[in-house]
Amino acid sequence: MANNDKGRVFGHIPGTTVGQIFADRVELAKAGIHKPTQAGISGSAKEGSDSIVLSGGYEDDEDFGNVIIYTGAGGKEHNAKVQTFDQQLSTTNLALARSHLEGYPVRVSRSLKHKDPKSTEKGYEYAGLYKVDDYWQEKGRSGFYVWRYRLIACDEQPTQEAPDEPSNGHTEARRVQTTVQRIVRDTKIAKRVKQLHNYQCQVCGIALETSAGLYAEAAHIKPLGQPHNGPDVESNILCLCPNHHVLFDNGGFTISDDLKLIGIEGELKTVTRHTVDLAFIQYHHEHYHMKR
DNA sequence: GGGCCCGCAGGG
DNA sequence: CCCTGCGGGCCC
Repeated sequence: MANNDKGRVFGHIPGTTVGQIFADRVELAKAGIHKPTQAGISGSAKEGSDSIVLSGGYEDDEDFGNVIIYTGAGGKEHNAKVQTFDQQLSTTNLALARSHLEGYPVRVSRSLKHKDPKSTEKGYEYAGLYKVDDYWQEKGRSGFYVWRYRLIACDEQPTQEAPDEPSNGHTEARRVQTTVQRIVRDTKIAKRVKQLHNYQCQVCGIALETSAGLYAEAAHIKPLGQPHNGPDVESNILCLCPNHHVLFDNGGFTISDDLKLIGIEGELKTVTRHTVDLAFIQYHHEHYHMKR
């Protein structure tokens, strides 16, 4: 699946399977599932988080199997058990927030002891991919603020507590199967275009500032997929805010050969390192703007 | 079982 | 480069 410049891999690791058991954190790291040998969250503020581990080290965790309420890192003295100060939305906590914003799937592994407190076995089980459905801060049991993340399983996988929902046949299974692809909003190429524009909309110049960082959307000019079959290349992508993305995809405006906007005021904002292909612009103009 | 300290590998 | 972190082993 998608990976980025530094080689951080999002999604399943080839050669590993959901349910696979690893002897310890070093084995998890060697397999490429979770690289840090101690930290519970793998990731960086800019790239997002690709993996977490549940070890039972944080009292505010809640594990329902397919749904996990995970606690951010920090707020403790070195290797302490209890929170003694507020957690910050930085480093790995910010990475998980970024994964929510970008829709990245996060690998989840559980210590066997965490999966079943009665278990005397050691080791970690790879539980598959989850999406970061939401994140927020609240006071934990200690009385200090913690960051919390609701993770929802992408893969069909056995639950620990909740019984399976009544089956309604193959439609549900198909939905689950397609979830992983659907939640990832960006290809590597799309992300690069957004970075070139500093996440500023090429129409209005606004970059949305969220607590997880800047947000913009990559809009394909000649759409991907049948029957258009536009390519996923930089010259076929615009960096837009969500409002102008919707307008562009639905005929609210289009672009002329000299990059003037048609349908709304202004002209397309450009940067030197990113040029659009006029052929794609003409395709959009021809097929998506009301003729009169 | 709890405390302590030794770790490594990643991230800032 | 220094610092941190949902380990882990060892000692009592």
